[in-house]
Amino acid sequence: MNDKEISSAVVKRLPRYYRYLGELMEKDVVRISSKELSEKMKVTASQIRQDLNNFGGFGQQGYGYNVEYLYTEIGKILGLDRHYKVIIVGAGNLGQALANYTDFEKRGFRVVGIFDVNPRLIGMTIRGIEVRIVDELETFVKENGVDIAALTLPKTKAPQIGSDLVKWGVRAIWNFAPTDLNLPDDVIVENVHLAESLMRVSYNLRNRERELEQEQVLAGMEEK
Amino acid sequence: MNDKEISSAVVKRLPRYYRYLGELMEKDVVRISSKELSEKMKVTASQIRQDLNNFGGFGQQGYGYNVEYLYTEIGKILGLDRHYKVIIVGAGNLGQALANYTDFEKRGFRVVGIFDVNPRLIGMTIRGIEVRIVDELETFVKENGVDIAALTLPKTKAPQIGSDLVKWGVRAIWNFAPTDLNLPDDVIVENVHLAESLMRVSYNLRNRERELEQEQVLAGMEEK
DNA sequence: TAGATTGTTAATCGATTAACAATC
DNA sequence: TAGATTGTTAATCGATTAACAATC
Repeated sequence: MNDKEISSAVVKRLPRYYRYLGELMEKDVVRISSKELSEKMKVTASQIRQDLNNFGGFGQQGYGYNVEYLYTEIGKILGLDRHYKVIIVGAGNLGQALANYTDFEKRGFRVVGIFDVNPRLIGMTIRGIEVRIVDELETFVKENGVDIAALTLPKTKAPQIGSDLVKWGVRAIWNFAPTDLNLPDDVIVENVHLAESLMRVSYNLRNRERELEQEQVLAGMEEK
Repeated sequence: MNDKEISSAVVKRLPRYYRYLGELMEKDVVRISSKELSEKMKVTASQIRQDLNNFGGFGQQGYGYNVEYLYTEIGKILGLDRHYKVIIVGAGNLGQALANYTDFEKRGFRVVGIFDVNPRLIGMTIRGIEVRIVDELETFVKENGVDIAALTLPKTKAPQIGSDLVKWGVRAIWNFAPTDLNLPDDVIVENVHLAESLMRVSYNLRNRERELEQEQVLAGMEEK
């Protein structure tokens, strides 16, 4: 079992496979071939087979893949059969939105604590979870064994609190603050940079304009 | 001017350059070489130079790059010197979080409308913007010329409303609903799939466990 | 002028796609 | 058995890194 490292390109695609398979299950589809799935998902059948074969042979020649089985297996690969304790640090709008997102619970992510620096928010409860002051973070994390910390706080505070959390035993950071965290290599960091995402939209809109300008220049040259 | 297509890998990195240059400006750094920047950003100097040269020669041999100039130029490339009208469709927690995120305004993204299906939310205002009923979407979009629509609504409603918005003139969709939108190729779609992001965290946590198990197996074999 | 660093070409690496033998 | 479709190897494509001549 020479566990070759799975490329992050593959890992990025797994949740999307999982989502499509879940939808197929809801429609009571029992089996699907890589070809059919590739048409739905707008990727190549070859890529689907390659991706899946990183983890094992889930299909059967001449038949395809059993939807429910493949769904379950990808779920296991993604660790969705596990339970993870999550805290949210920063109880602003975004933190509250995450805390209220009940879908996470279904996938095994349980929010066990919400923290904020702002004393005005302390004592407020979100889905039954009381908002605590950040001063209690250290004790809480050490006593409860937190797996994942979502950082939904200002960029000025994120790097320090991120480092502290890791020091206290948090294994993964889901970072929404618009800054990079400098953490040891064995810490898992997943960034969600909304501002950067919106800038890509903006780039593409601007690019569309540039293309149109270009076309007009070319049209003008034809007239000459 | 043979405008070769810029790869999406490059476009993904641009906002990060922009962010680092902004931070350097705040620290009154006047010039920086690709080497210095590469060390800060943990990428190769070669990649920085390649990326920038897709858009033009912004540096100077023997000197490096002028921080403020490069910042401004990347801003233009990203279209941040433009103004875009944004609507938010879905005034739940996430929609409200986006509406309250004042940083977007600074970058030229102006929220001009917020919509929801839920009549209970109608009339409520967020940062001075009244929440409207979705029935008014068509008229509003046609009259106001919306550039970007953020979809923060349930996955069941997202595809239909997305298609409608495009039909009514919206040019880009910032999609937070956990579903794919099937839209014409000339429509810009940027997906923010939080559930998928969290699953990648989960994958990596689970993978860390698997690695540890593997090490123990190997350690056990040595003992024999 | 000498040193530094870019812009750019060439080499390498990795990811995607194509092809097909294995097999259900 | 014949047809379908996987698992996997080989070919292609694209992105990253290295190298260096151009030049400030």
